[in-house]
Amino acid sequence: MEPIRRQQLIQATMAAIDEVGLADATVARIARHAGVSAGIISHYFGGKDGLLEATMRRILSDLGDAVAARRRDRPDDSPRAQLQAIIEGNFDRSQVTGPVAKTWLAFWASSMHKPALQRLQQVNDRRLHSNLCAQFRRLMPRDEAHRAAQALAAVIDGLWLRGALTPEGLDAKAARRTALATLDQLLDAAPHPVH
Amino acid sequence: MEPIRRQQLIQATMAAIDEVGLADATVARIARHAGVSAGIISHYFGGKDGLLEATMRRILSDLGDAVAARRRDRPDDSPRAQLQAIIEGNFDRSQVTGPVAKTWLAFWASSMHKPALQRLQQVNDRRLHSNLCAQFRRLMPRDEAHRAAQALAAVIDGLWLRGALTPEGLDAKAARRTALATLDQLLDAAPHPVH
DNA sequence: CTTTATTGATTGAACGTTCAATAAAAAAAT
DNA sequence: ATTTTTTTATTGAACGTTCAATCAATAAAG
Repeated sequence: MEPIRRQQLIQATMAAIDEVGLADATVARIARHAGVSAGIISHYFGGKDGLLEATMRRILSDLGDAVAARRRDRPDDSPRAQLQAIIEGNFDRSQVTGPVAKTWLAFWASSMHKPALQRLQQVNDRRLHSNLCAQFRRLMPRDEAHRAAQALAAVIDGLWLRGALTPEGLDAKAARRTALATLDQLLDAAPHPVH
Repeated sequence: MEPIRRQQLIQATMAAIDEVGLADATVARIARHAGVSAGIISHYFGGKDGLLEATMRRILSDLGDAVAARRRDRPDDSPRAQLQAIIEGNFDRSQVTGPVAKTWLAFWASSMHKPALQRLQQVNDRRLHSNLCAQFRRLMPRDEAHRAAQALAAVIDGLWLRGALTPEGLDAKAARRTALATLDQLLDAAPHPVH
């Protein structure tokens, strides 16, 4: 029963946040979305905070899985191919859907003042940056790779942010194209591989 | 008295949001920051929502002023110079400071479900995009200019987002450098001016 | 004296958590 | 196989807390 309820409640949390925002996502509303009683939340997650943390953990975990899968399925091990896989993983279908994107941004804002969420966010942030950096590092000096990784990460997050905010939701195809174009420019700007 | 109190309360709102986040920025706390009673807020802003809207309006207005000032002070009217001015205006000192950046992100997340804030945010968004687009348009075809503007806007917002979240606050100098480098790449990629 | 500015206690609504009661399921005993 | 016992799962009303808004009372200014 436990894994079923946890999954139901995490999904219901995203649905509620998508519907009315984090501020108005009360335990009563979340429970109603899941078709259960409000008391269940404290029973399985120890309280509302526990449920919110579990929900953010799930989103970041799914995002990491999407990136890892794209990289694994790509036989080409070249830096450009791997960077493309990372970008495409970040704009994976399941991640840019309305509820997930909105919940993600809500947590991001919330993590500014909640240490538990801030830790999760920083771990995810560092993982993305080191993934990008490692690939750029194969093509350019350290400082340059660092800057390229920062620029690409900013583009990815910026597109997510704007996508979460537009009423129509993120245009995944256009976002992917923009991010890939930025990648190409970053690579063309430093065409001197480090042997 | 009125303009003084309004200014005090708007500043106090940013201070409170910087301190404990939007969720815990109660009217009592904001009033305490301003050194006045809680009842004053309803008197001058009609309620808490009015104060929050006025605060967001102030942030966006200050941002617009910073950009306009940078463009005005720049004698060079070339596209590149104007785009640089827009970028530098977006990373103006008064805007990237802790309280302002955190409040800005908090409102951005909140605007997903509050129509009043969403309108403000969209107006600001469209202004940035059309400013960028108009300059790129002088150097490349329409579609290409549109895409370049989207990419640069994503970088700017992404840098803001990441800056608001890092505990140390945004490194304005590094952010400006990253955005300007992206601009240079966008311009170099399309070196065929439309006469 | 009149108007404006300000206070702060009060009010009613909304929220998260708790917990005793109940239902369902599983295990044990007959 | 049936009944009894034990454990687990779930409910929803009650409780205490917190908050925004109100408004009569007071102070200051014109």
